[in-house]
Amino acid sequence: MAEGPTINTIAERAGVSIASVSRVLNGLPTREETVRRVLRAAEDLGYVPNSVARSLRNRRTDQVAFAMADIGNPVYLAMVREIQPVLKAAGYRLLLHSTDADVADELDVLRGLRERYVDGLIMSPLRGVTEDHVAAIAAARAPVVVIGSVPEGTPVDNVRTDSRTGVRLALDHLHALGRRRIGFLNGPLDTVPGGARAAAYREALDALGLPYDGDLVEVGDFYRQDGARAARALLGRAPDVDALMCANDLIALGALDVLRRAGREVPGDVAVVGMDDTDLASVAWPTLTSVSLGSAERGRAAARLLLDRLENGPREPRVVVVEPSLTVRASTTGVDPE
Amino acid sequence: MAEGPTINTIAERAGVSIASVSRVLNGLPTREETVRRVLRAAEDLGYVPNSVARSLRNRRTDQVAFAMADIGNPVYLAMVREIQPVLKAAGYRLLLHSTDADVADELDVLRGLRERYVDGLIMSPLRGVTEDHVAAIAAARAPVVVIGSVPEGTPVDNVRTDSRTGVRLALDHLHALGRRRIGFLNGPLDTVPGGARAAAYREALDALGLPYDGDLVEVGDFYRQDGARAARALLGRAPDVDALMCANDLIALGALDVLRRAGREVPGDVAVVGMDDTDLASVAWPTLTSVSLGSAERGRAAARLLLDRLENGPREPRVVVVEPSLTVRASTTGVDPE
DNA sequence: ATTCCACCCGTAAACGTTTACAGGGGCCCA
DNA sequence: TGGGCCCCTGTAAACGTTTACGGGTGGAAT
Repeated sequence: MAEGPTINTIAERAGVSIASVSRVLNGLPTREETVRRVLRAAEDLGYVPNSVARSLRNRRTDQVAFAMADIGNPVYLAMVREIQPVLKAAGYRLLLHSTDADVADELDVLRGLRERYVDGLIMSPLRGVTEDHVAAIAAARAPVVVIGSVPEGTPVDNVRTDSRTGVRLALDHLHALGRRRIGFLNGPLDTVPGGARAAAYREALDALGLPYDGDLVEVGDFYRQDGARAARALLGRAPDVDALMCANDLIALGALDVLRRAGREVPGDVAVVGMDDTDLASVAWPTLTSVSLGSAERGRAAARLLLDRLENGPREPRVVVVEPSLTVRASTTGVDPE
Repeated sequence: MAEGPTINTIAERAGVSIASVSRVLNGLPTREETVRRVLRAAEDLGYVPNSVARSLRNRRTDQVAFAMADIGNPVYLAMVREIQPVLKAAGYRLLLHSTDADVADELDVLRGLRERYVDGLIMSPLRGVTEDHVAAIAAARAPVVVIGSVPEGTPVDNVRTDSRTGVRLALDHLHALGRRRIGFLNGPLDTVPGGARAAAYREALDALGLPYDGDLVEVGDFYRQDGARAARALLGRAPDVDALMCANDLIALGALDVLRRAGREVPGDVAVVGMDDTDLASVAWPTLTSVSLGSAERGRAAARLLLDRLENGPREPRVVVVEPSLTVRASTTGVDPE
């Protein structure tokens, strides 16, 4: 692999200094004749500036990273899909980190910021922002935006949703449909979504005047087979359940599988509600009523916050809250929206 | 933002030269005492090496890019999911480019290689490798792996599948089930998959002794609503169709929607086969028989080829062919595999 | 006591840019 | 003709590393 041309090569060929070359290439005022000579030489040589050298000098890489738990999860996918074009339009490249929901990995990513290979980071820590996170963010010297909740007062841009309201919307909907034995298939309690949704479920029951029944609650991981497992367990323990609230769409899909095999009609016997309103919800059968937590919107908001910090420098941390909404489909009403 | 410590800071504090600092940090043989002093100072200062400076000096960035048409497509998602861990394990970061199936954008990415912000590239050009691509790859001076077919003799590592055989598998299956009026919902003909699958369809019909009937073929884009549109058109023109071969799973999902609304039983009246065997296939209802083109495997193979080139230097271009297989589900047999 | 070698370590150059600073040339005006 | 100013351009330093090269020190061998 022969070496490519540098500004030195151009300077030689054009018979000018490297300073002039740089000036021309950056559009700084220069004599017409010099401009022509330099551009000509650059063209002839097929010159492309070395981005690493430029980064070193300019102290910016024009790269931004997004760290998520798992690219396989459609929620993160929706975020990436929104983040990418926003950053691209602003001239940034996107780096992807999949942390496998591993806290140590997340911290590695944060510490990695100090290597300065990116100008900023968007991250979505599944198990919450610990003191270690906060310390690492402070030490990072690069803007960070967190998607998900952060402890009160943490000095970091933050995009969150209100899953409490989200669960509430779902339970109100089920209650209005006459359901009274509403089960809950949750994810791990030590994750932020899991914890929040557990609390929200109890609250919503309270508000509706329904009793809390431990038999109606099952905890597993956030994947489809976990949902299936949880649904089986719950059905065995509480056969009279008439609705299932699921902590995400994947869990709901697993539950649908189990209900189908068990010969329970959906929504006739058991209504099912998912959460995140991913693409899968409209593919499932029956199509899945799901609480939308605005993943796409959260992604876009995060990207915007980060860009703002990158372009306008430090400022007070900001919080953006995205309101949840309920997308009603056949798994609760039996009717598919057009 | 105060400046972080550099090897100069450490050298000063430890009372040694920057050369010694570098040697210690890179584990080159050094006197015990010096090692201790340097490590102590580095620790105290919370030193982290600047990756940009290191890249400039070492002429490598430890970054690799993956350029795909659209992150929204589950096929690419499956690839990313495989590529990421392989690269990560080898110490590379992953950059993502979504080119929106835009050839100009793809060429930009290739040309971008000359800026040297990555050490290598995996790309999956939707509309095929043109002469411009070949030229850009040659000029790139960085290893490139192409997923998808390339013109004979193009000097580039290449991972492909045999969609011809894939289509053949599907049509054989449908034929064995007694279907004789097999429609085809294809993607754009100017894309590589679209073109290849069109040819494969005719070939497979020939092999089965079935006549080719233009009324049974519809072309649209690769998304769900395109599949729906195409299915509607085809059903209108050829109501006696008894099977639908779809050029990918998204198209198949659209077709399923239309069939359901039209009151056609699947597979009773019309059997449906998708292609790519994405996660969606097992979520759909009825679950979708689909030709697996080994997306995950292709991703992994591409990552391995690239790593090999990165670590062992230039060599003859290699081609890896991934064999397709058929995953049979309810949309053709009416029976769900366990 | 001299020579040689081994071992450490420091100096300086290099990677490819950008940019502060100053020098040189031309022009205008006095 | 000389002074001042402006415009253009070149020199050199800086960004933070890695590494070739050579110098210095100390001990062993002669």
